[in-house]
Amino acid sequence: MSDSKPSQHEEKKTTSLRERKKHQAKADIEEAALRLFHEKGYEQTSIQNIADAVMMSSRTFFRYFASKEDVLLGFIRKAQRDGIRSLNQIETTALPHVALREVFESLAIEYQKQRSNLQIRYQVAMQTPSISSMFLYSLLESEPAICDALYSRLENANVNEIRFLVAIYMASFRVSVEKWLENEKNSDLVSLLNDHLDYFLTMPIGNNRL
Amino acid sequence: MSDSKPSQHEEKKTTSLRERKKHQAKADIEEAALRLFHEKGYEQTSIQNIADAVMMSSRTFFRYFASKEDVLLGFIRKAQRDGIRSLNQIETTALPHVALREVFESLAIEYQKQRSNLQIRYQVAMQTPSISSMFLYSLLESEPAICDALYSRLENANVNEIRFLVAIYMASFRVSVEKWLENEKNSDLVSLLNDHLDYFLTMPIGNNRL
DNA sequence: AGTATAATGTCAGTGTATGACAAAAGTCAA
DNA sequence: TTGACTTTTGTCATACACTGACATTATACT
Repeated sequence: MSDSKPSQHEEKKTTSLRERKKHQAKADIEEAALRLFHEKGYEQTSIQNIADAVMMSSRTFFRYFASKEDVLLGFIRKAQRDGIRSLNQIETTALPHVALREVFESLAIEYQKQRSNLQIRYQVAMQTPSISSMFLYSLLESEPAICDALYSRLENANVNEIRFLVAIYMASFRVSVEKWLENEKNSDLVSLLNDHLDYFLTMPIGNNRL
Repeated sequence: MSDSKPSQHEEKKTTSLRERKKHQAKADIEEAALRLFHEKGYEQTSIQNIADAVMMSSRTFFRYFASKEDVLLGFIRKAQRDGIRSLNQIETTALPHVALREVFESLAIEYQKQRSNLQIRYQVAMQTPSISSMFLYSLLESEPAICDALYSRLENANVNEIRFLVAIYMASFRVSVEKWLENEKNSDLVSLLNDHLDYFLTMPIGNNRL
């Protein structure tokens, strides 16, 4: 505003001023929103509150995020999508169990990178039923995509078997993530997941019942 | 209104007129809502549309249902709750696998009773992302309750083990329900579930990998 | 019948979300 | 720097989901 002169040199780099501002605005919204959600609770925080905090109109909020929920969970969906990319690197000759182990391990690694970020979102989500459903959904919504990808890549794969196995692995992953986020001590999601999968794969089952 | 005279005899039976009217109103709302959801889609149907269809004010709608979503999924939550009641009949000496098998079998039986009703709700839910998340949640939200009940009833139970097992069984149940509702042919959820569980319990795993 | 009680309608208000259009800011070339 | 062009933002209007408050109507009870 009252600056002497705008210097039109230095960083032109890769992104334009416009791009940088957009990126910053989105980051600002997300930061303010998470802070407010954490302080006052998700439902107690209105879009207007968030917009006020970053000094923009509430209409502009919706130009950066599709919904209030998107601010909280869009990040998780992205992590989920990124993690699933590893599917394309799986050999078509791999066994379903090997492929699934790889998929969910890379997903776990992706999650691991964002622990604190995920944790605060998880905490907020768990305090609001309508949001915990969306959190759950953000984990499970990629299940069909994983099934499709596995089915198209693996030779001699059975659709129903794949679908069932993916659901089982997904459940293991979900419980691992929940435990991991609930307890500060559990810093290593990957080994937590592997423990679960190992346990699941070596369970002495089918004998001690019926 | 223009009736000659209200007869104050005949059916006094068990419920009062007031109770019967309330029950009828709720049933009317639910029926109209499901019909409209099916015809126009969930999001394309407003509360006002539903209220108009049963000739009441939209305010009254909310005296029977907590939300629009409640009309669609309250039924499922109820079935879920009813099915879980069987938990209390489990002996404290039962093995977790036996107990879980029983719990989910009785849940399946409860679902089975309401196939067509569940099917239309499932179809509507699947057409709307925000609602499919709630559908998913209505299945999974009872997971903690099952864990708690099992843990308190079974001797020598390990919390983490229970939690993990319940999640696995829940995933099997979910996939069974989905397959059951997707295909008209699959009329028997109980055997579908048992097939899945048997498959899961006898899987040749842990050997053919790593 | 008349009074108490419960259900319903009306009205006003909050919050989420979206379309339309005007105002402001960034971009680029002369 | 100016001026034209594009993108972003603000403002306004609107729709829908939901809630509280209060008046109105219908059932219940004696």
